[in-house]
Amino acid sequence: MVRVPCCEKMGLKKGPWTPEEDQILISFVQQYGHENWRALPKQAGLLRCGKSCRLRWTNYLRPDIKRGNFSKEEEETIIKLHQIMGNRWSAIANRLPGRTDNEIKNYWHTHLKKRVHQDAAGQKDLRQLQTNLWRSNHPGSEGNGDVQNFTGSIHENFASLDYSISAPGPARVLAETNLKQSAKDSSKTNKYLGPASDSRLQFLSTGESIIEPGDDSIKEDMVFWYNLFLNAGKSQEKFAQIV
DNA sequence: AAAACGGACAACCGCACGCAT
DNA sequence: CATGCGTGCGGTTGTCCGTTT
Repeated sequence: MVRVPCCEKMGLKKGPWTPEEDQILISFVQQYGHENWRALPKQAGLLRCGKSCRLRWTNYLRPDIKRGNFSKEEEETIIKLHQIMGNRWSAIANRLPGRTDNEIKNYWHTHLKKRVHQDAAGQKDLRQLQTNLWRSNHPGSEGNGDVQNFTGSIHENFASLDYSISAPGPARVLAETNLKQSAKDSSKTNKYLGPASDSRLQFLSTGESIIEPGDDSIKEDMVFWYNLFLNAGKSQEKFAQIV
C-alpha cells in the first residue's frame, strides 16, 4: 500500500497560519471538537491538511497551553528528564503541564543542549583542575590515593549540586594575577561575572582574593569554574570552601 | 544604511504504531 | 494475516527578527 501524504493534495495551503485561520480552527474545535482531524479542515472550511490543523491546535492554539519563558524549575525538570528519557519529548512534555513536546524540543536545542554539554565537558576538566590544585598545595602527594579521593569527592558533589563539600585543608589557589585579558575576553561572552577592571579574581562579597601570584597554568580554569559556580547559583564562600 | 549572520521558534515531513476491517 | 486509516512522535527545515559587520 502506498499512502499519499496528505500535504501533497492539491490546493492545500502550507506555511505560517494567519489569524483568520486560527480563529476558524478555534471556533470549530470549540463547537464540534476534534474527533477526526482528517475531516476537520473540510468541515471547517480551511485549506489545510488535517495534520497541519492538529499540529497548530496542539502546539499553539490549545487553551491550556502555557506561553512565555521557561522557569528555572522547568529547565531543571527538562534537563533531568532528558538524562533519563533521552529525546522522548512527548513523555517529557507530559511532566510539564502547559508545555508541548515541540516547545520543549525547541527549547532544548536552542537553550539547554549547549549548557548541558558545557557542564559535562567542565566536569571532565574539573578532575584535572582539582588534581592540579591538590598537588600545588600538597607537594609530594602526586599519584597517591588522596588526590583521587579528593578530586572524586569534588566531582561527585559538584555534579549532584550538593553544597556540603569540604575540601581537605585550606587548598589555597595560587595563580597569576594578570587576569585582565582573560576577564575581558570572558566578559564578551558573558562568562565572567566579576569586575572586569580588577586584575584579580576576587570574591565579590568578601573582597578576598582567591588568585594569588604564582601558578600561571590554572588561571583560565579558575575563571571558568568560578563563573560556572556563580551561574549555578553557588555562593562565593562555597567556592572558596572547595578550592 | 545595508548586507550577512545567527538564534529562536513555528511548521513540515516521514515513519511507526494501534486499531478497525 | 494483510491492508487501510488516523494519529502521535521526533527529526528537520523554513521563516522571522535582532545583532553584528
